[in-house]
Amino acid sequence: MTPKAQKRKAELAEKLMHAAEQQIIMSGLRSVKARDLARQVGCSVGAIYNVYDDLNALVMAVNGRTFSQIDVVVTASLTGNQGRGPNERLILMSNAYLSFAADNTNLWRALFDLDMSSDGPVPEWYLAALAGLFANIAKPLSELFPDMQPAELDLMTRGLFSSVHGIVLLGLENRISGVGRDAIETMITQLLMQIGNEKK
Amino acid sequence: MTPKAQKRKAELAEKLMHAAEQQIIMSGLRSVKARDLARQVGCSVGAIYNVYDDLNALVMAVNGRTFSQIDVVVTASLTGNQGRGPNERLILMSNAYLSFAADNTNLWRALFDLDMSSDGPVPEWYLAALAGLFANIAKPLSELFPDMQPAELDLMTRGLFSSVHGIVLLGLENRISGVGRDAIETMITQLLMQIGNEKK
DNA sequence: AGTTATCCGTGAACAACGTTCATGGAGTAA
DNA sequence: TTACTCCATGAACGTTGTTCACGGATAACT
Repeated sequence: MTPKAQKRKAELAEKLMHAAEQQIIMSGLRSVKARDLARQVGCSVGAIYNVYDDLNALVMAVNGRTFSQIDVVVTASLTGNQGRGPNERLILMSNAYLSFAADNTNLWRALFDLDMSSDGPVPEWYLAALAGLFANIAKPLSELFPDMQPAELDLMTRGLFSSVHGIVLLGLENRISGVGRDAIETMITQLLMQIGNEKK
Repeated sequence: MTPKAQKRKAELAEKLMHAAEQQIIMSGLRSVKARDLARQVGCSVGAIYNVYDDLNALVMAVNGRTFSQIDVVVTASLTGNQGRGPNERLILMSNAYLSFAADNTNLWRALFDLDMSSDGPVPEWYLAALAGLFANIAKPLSELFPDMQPAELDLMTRGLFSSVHGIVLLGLENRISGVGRDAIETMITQLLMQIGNEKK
């Protein structure tokens, strides 16, 4: 493949991803249609499949960007706050996660709503981004539980992330909870303030 | 409508729901197709829409049954264990929830994968079943926090359920965690054992 | 019992979807 | 300039959920 063709292909991939991202933001994952994308970026329907295997792969690319954004905002929530206690830092990160999910609900939902049954192995960037996120959580936890084994600490990291994720997930799902954003923050704070307390 | 017609309609609704349930169990929510259901229950495609508004409504009926089953197994996990401590009871209920989700993954997933954007108001049985589930959780919590205001207690109930749900959700999602079932139980236990501990 | 009216099961039809493929034109190499 | 390669094209295919005119079956009434 000539460099010229490579460039065109990359540009089309970029335009398609951007169009898909805007579409997800505006109307959700399910509203992403091949013909609409082709019309918006000015290419034919078939051209999409020369760049991406299928629409799932395209959404996966969008999800990659979203994951990076989450990593940015979660990491940013700690800047200037490294002196604070571990519980407080966990709360700061969780609230950053909540803020992103609340402000970019459709984008954030697409991360988990994407069909994963037909896909092959998990992309490496997916696991890498997740590992980075987990590392942020593991650090305050290791201060709270200095004697904990690495394996056990890793499990608690996953568990805590899953817990916060669950609170955000069901909290934003007005079908189930219908609580406001303040309430979601309260739930997260209530939970995280308990972590690491010793038995009296 | 004559009673005869009512009976036929109810029987068809039942057969359709059973067929949809089996289909979800075997191949997941997305594999439920109108023509397949019609063939399985021996009716025409159009007949489905005389009984249910659309396929979403049919799946909602299945979800109602699923919710009842969850309520049964969670409640059953407490029988004979009312003498145990509140933390232990929370763990028992959570493990019952985990067991159901692990043994009926497709059925359990359908509860949350169903599109909720197009649906109207939440069915009353949905809220009722959820309230029953929450009441089970609130009782041990009220023992752990006897001085807590009802509103705050309700929030903590939702938060804890959401946390356990999140752990089960991501724990069963091999794409993200890929941990085994023992690890999920450990995460739940780790989390719930911390609830209610006083600062030393 | 016979006649009329109402209902509802039927399956072809419709619109929209993701994905594919023969074709032809644009771009590249000789 | 010529010949060859590649890929953008959009019509076409197979499925999907949902609808609707039709006609037979059932109910209501005399």
